[in-house]
Amino acid sequence: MQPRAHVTLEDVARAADVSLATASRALNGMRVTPQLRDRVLAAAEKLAYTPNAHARALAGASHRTVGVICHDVTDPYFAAVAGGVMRVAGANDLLVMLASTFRDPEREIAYVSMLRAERAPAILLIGSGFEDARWERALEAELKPYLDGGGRVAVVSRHRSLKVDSVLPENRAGAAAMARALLDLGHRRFAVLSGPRALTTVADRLGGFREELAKAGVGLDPADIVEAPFTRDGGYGAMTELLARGSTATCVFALTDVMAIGACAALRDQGLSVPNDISVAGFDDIPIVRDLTPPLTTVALPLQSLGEKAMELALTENSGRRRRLLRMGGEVVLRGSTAKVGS
Amino acid sequence: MQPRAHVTLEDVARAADVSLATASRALNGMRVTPQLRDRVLAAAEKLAYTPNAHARALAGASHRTVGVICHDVTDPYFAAVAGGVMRVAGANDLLVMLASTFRDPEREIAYVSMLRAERAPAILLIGSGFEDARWERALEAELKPYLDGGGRVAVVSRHRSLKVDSVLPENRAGAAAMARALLDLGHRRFAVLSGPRALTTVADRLGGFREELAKAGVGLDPADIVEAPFTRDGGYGAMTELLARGSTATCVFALTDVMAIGACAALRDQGLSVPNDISVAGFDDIPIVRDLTPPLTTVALPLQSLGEKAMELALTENSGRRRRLLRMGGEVVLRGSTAKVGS
DNA sequence: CTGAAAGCGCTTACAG
DNA sequence: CTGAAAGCGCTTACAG
Repeated sequence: MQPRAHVTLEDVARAADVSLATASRALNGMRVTPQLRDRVLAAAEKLAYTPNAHARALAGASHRTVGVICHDVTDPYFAAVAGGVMRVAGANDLLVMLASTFRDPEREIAYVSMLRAERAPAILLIGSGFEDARWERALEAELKPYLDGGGRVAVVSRHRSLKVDSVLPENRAGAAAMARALLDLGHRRFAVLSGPRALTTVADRLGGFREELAKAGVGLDPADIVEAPFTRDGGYGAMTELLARGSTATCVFALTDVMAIGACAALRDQGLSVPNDISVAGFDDIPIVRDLTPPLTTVALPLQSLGEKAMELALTENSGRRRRLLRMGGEVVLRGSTAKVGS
Repeated sequence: MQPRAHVTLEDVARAADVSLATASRALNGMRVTPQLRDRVLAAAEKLAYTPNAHARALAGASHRTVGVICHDVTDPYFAAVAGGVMRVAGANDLLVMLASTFRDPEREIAYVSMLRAERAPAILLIGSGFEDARWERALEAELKPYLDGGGRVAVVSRHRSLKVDSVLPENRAGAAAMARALLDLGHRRFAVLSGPRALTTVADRLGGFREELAKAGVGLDPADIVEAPFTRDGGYGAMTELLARGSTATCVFALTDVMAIGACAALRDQGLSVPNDISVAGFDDIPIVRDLTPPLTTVALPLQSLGEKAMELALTENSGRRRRLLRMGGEVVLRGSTAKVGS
């Protein structure tokens, strides 16, 4: 049996013995004599008719599919933010096209281009921008015509030069608060497990942390900063490297919880105890860290809200000319992975 | 500044001083005199032209956006499977529309309908079906015309009556293998933290486990089976309930790792030690369970492959008439959360 | 309220 | 190889 062609509005109109226009109106809930309306609805039902979204979009009806681009759905941080996005999207009867760039900048540009072709009414960029001028220009070149065409864009996390509505986790302040909290515990010698320097998030968190330490007269030895991918395995490798370097830090600050989880695994594998031998702190407060042993000290970000707010920004008309910035604070949560020095 | 209309192929053709047809061909890599081709490409570049995907789809070109419906992106199980789907999709230049039903059957149907309207060339259903005749009929009513129209459908996990290509984790055999492994450790009194009975996955895992125990002459007291949502908090609540009932089980089998994580948290909060006071086992082997303390004994499923295979099934022509079934085995991995009885 | 018709932006036979 | 034209399946002024 060869696949039949799709049932079209015309089939429905014919079956109901009305014009195309009337069928369209009846299906879209516009004013139509009840009798005709019933005939149309019955015919549509019987034929299992589904309107062709492309024809609809082409003909000018608004398209209900928004685009979301994140680095990696598999990462609990992005999963949580995406969850927030989808909650709001679902509540607004919107379908979400979710793309994973797997942290490839080229692919990010390609996805924006595809979403633009899809005429998505909104595009959300979830995740830190890259501090790379070439990439920024290419991204802007895609986004500019999209915005000019009436597209809406919102981002979560800082993008240096993008003039779009943004939800900004307070990375800098959060990292500074964490520095203070750790200093209060008596630590004076720190190590940092960092992600790729090109990410704005890395610059902000590392900068905020370092600066606050400096205020207390505590320096950060370059040898105590290890750069690795923003993944569990990246954290594992970085921690292993740090130990190999013979670091004397009493406390390790991982720039994300996911890296902290890897770091803890590495310490365990080396027979070291957290927090007795060394304290570990993370950033984000992804759901799982509460259930680790010991539970992780971290900077808690309202992850789901980040996504919800971004979707709301994109959905809501920006009356003013200027971009809207929504700062979302983080809060230090001290848990079992960090201990007082000397206790 | 009012949003200008989108740049269209016609604009490009005019700028390049060629016909619409030639512009279209040049952009699509069909044979065109190099000179004309260059003019078209240059014009497109200058105007930041992006083809309208809707017009393209309407005009008959194939649409490169596939649909994926899962229960909850936020759940590490689905995140891992979705990751596999996206990897294959990305490699094939496909965009993924990912929808989260948040476990609402109604919403699942609604999403299939939307994806059908989008004329997605393929729809993937990730996650267990519901054993609910009304729901099954409604889903089939959506899927049938889609399939007849040439749509491709693949599912991960068992759907009772859906005649579509399927990737089937061997839930039954995996649970049976787990039962054997736990019996081998000397356990004779078990409890099960179960998800909603209406899910086929629950029926299979619980059935396989119970049956294997029965072969060894070990029964499962109904009071030792607690049903709760398939979430971390569901597992926490179920474990708490089990303790309140005064269960004497020496080993708890949670039907998913996510529930097992909640169970471990509940035990910890009650001051009980895993595995000294009680053993805990899960199912799925989501990435995080390796990093728990103690690491979780579980049935390891190749989560990413599940997604990859499903996407591949949907992408690859089904030459035969019949549905293809791809069974993917699970393997018991004994870790620290289970102990020998009496040791 | 209803219908005939134009138009959305492409692709693709069909001629040339 | 190139171009004029039809057609994809809708929506929406425009008449009536």
